[in-house]
Amino acid sequence: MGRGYNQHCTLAYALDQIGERWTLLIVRELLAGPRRYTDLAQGLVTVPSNILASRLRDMEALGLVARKRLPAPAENVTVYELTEEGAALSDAVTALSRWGMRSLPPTTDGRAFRAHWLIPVMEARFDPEAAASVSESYQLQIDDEEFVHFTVHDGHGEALPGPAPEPAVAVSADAETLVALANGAITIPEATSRGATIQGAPDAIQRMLEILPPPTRTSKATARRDAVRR
Amino acid sequence: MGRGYNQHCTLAYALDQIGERWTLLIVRELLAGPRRYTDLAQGLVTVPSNILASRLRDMEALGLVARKRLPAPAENVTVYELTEEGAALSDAVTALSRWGMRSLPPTTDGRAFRAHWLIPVMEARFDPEAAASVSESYQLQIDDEEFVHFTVHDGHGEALPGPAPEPAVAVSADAETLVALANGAITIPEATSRGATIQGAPDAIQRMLEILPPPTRTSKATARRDAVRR
DNA sequence: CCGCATCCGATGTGATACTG
DNA sequence: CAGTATCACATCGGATGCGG
Repeated sequence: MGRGYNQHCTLAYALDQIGERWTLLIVRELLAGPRRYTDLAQGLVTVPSNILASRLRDMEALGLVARKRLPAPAENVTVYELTEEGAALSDAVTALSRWGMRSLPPTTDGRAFRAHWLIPVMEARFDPEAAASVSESYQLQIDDEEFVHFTVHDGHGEALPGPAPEPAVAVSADAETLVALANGAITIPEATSRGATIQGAPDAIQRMLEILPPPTRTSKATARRDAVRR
Repeated sequence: MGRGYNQHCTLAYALDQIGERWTLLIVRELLAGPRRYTDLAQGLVTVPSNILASRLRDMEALGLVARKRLPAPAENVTVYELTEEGAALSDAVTALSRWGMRSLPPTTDGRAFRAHWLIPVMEARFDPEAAASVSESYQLQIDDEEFVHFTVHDGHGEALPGPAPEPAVAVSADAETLVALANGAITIPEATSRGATIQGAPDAIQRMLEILPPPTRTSKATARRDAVRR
């Protein structure tokens, strides 16, 4: 990209730093915890290796990520992790995810899907008011493999990778069903009829649905892409 | 750019739509109200005209902006305005602006500056709790030309272009002083000593400072850019 | 294997010029 | 005023290579 917008504007300044392709997706990956180079490449699915290396260099120079050598047991593997400045992008990532939720289709249609990509999605759906005086966790499992969970603690909530210690609700489903569920396209009964497993007390499930409500969607039928010509 | 990330992720999906260069800055411009092509080009300062035309075409095809012909009095001029979908990007723009505020330098250093760029900045600084049971407006004027203002109405607030009808506080200053003030680098007394004019009751000024508090800043001294080599 | 670097064709960008 | 046309150039994406 050409260098810089050269505008004294907080938005333009932010975009000068994280507006390049792949940068915010790298942040998304690292919001699920420190990752190795190859883990990042895998989570980003189609990123060219030279681009990934270049972005990590830039982000390190900007103070958004830090390299770290793992301690004793693991051999000399390097991991990347977000600095405080980089982690502060969480809110922006959440806001963009919330906007993307409005029109993301309810089916994957051959696109890649990873469980930890739901972390910003859950953060975006979180309703603090519904979570007042609630303290419990909700766990999601995809294809009997990866876990993510959301922990509520009295008005505050946080999405985290991995299984929950003591989930009040545990949902397990294949990717396609979980995507439709996260999208609000199907209800919990429909999900179970598709083979999903939902464990937990009915009132806990009810609380989960109120604390992580489905997105307000827009009818994308009105967007006519045939107007593009280039 | 290569087309699409091909990931079923709300963030990647959002970035597929608005991640290209200039797009979010066009949204920033249109958040200040409908604009003509040449107004946009002026507000974006350095945008190449072909890029602007291309982006507007894409954004129209995506349903983010709509063209409109002005009514009777004005000749056949076309204006662009945000659709509901496009206006919904306001929160994401605000979140990115809030992040950019952390490290934006307090001086313009030759970069362009426009008053309406403060709209997302004021939205980002807004503290709803401090605004409970307050209903008034704060007006900013830059270089005796452009106005922006912020209206509070009982816990809700909104930044708008133009002068305020009955401002409780009216600040007027040159760009450099206003930038330093917005950045939190100088205090109101320091601003007045630089030639700024602040009109309003002392307690209204106090409320304004609590409702639109200065950003939490980060010491950018730690970011070593000399690590970049490319 | 992990962590990149190199090469190359395709595409996007930026500056300028030009037109209905 | 509201864009289109052109072209040099930077960047991206994909494949491949390569030392540790």
